[in-house]
Formats: sequence, C-alpha cells, structure tokens
Amino acid sequence: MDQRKRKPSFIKKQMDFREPGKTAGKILVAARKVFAENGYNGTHVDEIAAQAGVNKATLYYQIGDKDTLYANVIHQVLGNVAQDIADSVAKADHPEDKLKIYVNCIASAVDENPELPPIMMREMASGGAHLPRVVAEDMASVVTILLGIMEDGIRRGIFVETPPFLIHMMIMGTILFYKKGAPIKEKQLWLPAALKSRDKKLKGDLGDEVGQLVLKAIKK
Amino acid sequence: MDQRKRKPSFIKKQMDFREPGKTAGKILVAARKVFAENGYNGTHVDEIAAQAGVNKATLYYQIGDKDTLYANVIHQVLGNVAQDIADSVAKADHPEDKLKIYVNCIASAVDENPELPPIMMREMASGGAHLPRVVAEDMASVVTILLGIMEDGIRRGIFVETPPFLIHMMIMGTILFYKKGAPIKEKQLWLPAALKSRDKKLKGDLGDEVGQLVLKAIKK
DNA sequence: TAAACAGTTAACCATTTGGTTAAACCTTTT
DNA sequence: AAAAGGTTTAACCAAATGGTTAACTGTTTA
Repeated sequence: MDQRKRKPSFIKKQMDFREPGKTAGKILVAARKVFAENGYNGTHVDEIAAQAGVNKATLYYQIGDKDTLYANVIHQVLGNVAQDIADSVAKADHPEDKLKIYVNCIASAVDENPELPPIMMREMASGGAHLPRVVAEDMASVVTILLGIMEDGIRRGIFVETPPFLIHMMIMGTILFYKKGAPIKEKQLWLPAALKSRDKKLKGDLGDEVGQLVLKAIKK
Repeated sequence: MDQRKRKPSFIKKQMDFREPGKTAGKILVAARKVFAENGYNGTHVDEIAAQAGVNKATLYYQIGDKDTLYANVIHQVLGNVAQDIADSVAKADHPEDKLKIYVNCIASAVDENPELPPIMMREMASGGAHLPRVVAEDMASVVTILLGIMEDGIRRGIFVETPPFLIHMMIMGTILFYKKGAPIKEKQLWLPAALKSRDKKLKGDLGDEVGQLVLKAIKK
C-alpha cells in the first residue's frame, strides 16, 4: 500500500459476497486467492482480473481501486469469524469447555479458509497497515470473548492469572504457524531423517491438540 | 520474487556483514531495515540504495540483484540464531532448564533483532518461497535441538509425549505474534476500555512468560 | 609513471503496473 | 422500437521499477 495516497478504505457498496456467479463475487473470489498467495504488494490487479475472467476496467467499475479491493477481501476473510465464535462459546458453561470451543472455532475457521493464515500473518508483519477499522473491531471482539472466558475461569479458581492477550497470541500464533509451517517442513526433502520420522503427524485435530496444550498451560 | 526468473540464490561472495562502514555493509543494513518494513515485493531497490547512501549501480556492483540481496539479508537475520541456541542449551542439564533456555534464546534473538519477526512471518506466509537452503538448514537444526530436549524429557518421564514441531511452532508463533501484535493492539485507541485496562502488560520478560506456559503445557 | 583494476556514479532503458477513457453491449423502461 | 441506464471491454497512459551502461575517480601494481 502506497504511503502517500492513503485514503480511508471504505467499502464502496454492499456487495454480494455469497454470489460468486455475479461479477463482483467472481472478482472477490479471485482477489482473495491472489492476495493470499502473493500479499498486497505482490498482487497485480491484472492477474486478479484475469483469474476472475473479467476485464480490468470491470474490476475498477465494480469494486474500486486496489486498496478497496483488498479491504473487501480482508473483511470477507477475517471479519466474520467473530460472530461464529461468540455464538459457539455461548453454548457452553464451563470455562474449560468454552476455551476449547474458542480454540476449535479458530482452528476450523482456518481450515475452512486457507487464505486466512497468509493474509493474517502478513497483516501482522506489516503492523496492521492495511487493516480496515471494521476488521480491527472484529478482532478486538474476539479477544474480548477470550477475556471473558479467562476472567470467569480465574474467578472460579480454575485458571491461573495470565495475560489474555498473550494467550490469544499463543492460540493464533500456534495454529497459524503450524498450518503454514508444516507444509514448509515437508517440502524440505533433505531434512535429517530424525526430524521427519520422529515428528509424527498430529494424532487428532489441530484445534483439539492446541486446545489441550493451552488449557494445561493456564489451568491451576 | 518473480516465479519465472527463478535462479538459485547463492551468496555472491563472502561479505563483511559486521562492517557497516564498508559499502556492502551499509547496503545490507539498509536492506534489512527496508525489507523488514515492506516485505520483498514492497521493497524498492532504489529506496535501499537511497537509505544506504549509495548509488543503485553500486548496490548491483557490490551485491547483485534484488533476489541475492534479499537472500543475504534473510541469511543474516535468521541464519545465526541456531548456533547460539545450541551453545546455550548445552550448558544446562535438566530438560526443563534446557527448554526454558531454548525459549529465552529465541525471545532474546527477537529482542535484539526487531527485523526478525516481520521477515519470518512473511516468509512463512509465502510458504518459504524465498528461503535460501542455508537458512532452512539453520531452522531445521533449531527444531532438532528442541527434538533432543523433548525426547530426553519424555524418556526421563518429565514431559508428556507431544509433537515437537507443534511445540516449536507454538513457541515461535507465540513470541512473534505477541511481539508484532501488542503494538497493533496499542494502536487501536478506540479499543473497549475493558480490553485495554484488564490486559495488563506482562509482568516479566516475554521469554520467561512463554517459557513457563509452554513448560506447564508439556510437563507431566 | 603508466597500466591495470577496483569502486562509484549519472543517465538511460525496457517492462510492468495501477488506473482511465470512450466506445460498445446488454437489459429494462417508456 | 427507441431512449435510458447499467455493464463490459480494448486501447491507452503516466509513473514506477528492476536492471544496465559507459564514463569517471581513486588505488594498486609493475
């Protein structure tokens, strides 16, 4: 994102994200993929247009400039996890269960949305440079949920006092790093046999595994 | 990095990294900073040259093209943590101590090297696309150290059996995400007061805190 | 001291890239 | 069916960007 022409990145109009048949939908689907693969700076508007099968001018007509396009993508990818977590967590009572659900929600969001890790990691790497306000708010609301769970757990004497934000970073960091890190590791064919053979695949689900670890870490 | 002109990125010649007075040194210092800030694609060779105070042609004469320059930077930033960890860890006997040292080494490497988190995160986000073989090997050797610690700990009945690679990703993920995430959080002035006030700063050192958490997570 | 060499630079170049324009193409409305 | 409005496109453009060249400066060597 060019530092000079910094404009507030608002969403041009309410778009039909869920209708990939419509032009705008096709563009956003393509954009999400290309942005995830190459990052903001590595992404060329022409490539998005090509992958969406539309003319570049159509893209500009339908959505706007690169910034707006990216804002839409990031909102689409990161924005809608919050509500899901809130709903799922609310269904449980015990802080332990809630925390497990919290972690699992994030893990499955990542599963269903392979574009999430790279986009999120790059967003963090750049200090949240392109984060639209809406998304930042969504993320804050996610951390707030964890805050509630942990406060409850501490009050009930189940958890030790630990900084919630650190725990959130631990959950996110572990899941995202593992998701992207494992394939990189597998790619290194020359890796010492010890590493490859001994480090067996996860038994169960990544969400469960991480949930257990985090729980054990903060339980009294 | 352009997919088409994929050349093996070897280091042109042994350079005086530690002599920032020399031209090559100045260039690498500038490059490290600019690459960390803007990522590979967001970095312009002209800007590096400008920040180094040399002509762009000098940069090409001294080091080579953008790819080579980046390979040098990433090697400089990520490559030399391995030996430090190995040495420090060797000084301890007990697996618990070793693990604490392991985590603390990574944490202080990050402290001393603010460019490490963004570069590493973006590298992971891109699936290790630009990772020179040397660096991949260094990273592998780091994980191997953890593998040793954990196997020892498990054999002695101190640790529960857990995938070492997952734990490594947990350590790295937590530290890097927290390092970059905390400033982003602080930037959001509008954050609900609850979040800002309740989520107090870490009591001690990030390395210690993470070390304790991870240790608790994998201890029997 | 003159030739050889290492290091630096201003100017230049080809290509890429984000973004625009004016005309064409559909639908819908009248 | 013609006017109107929304949608798509080929062609175009200015700026940016990675990389090169040929000349110039200073230092080493013979």
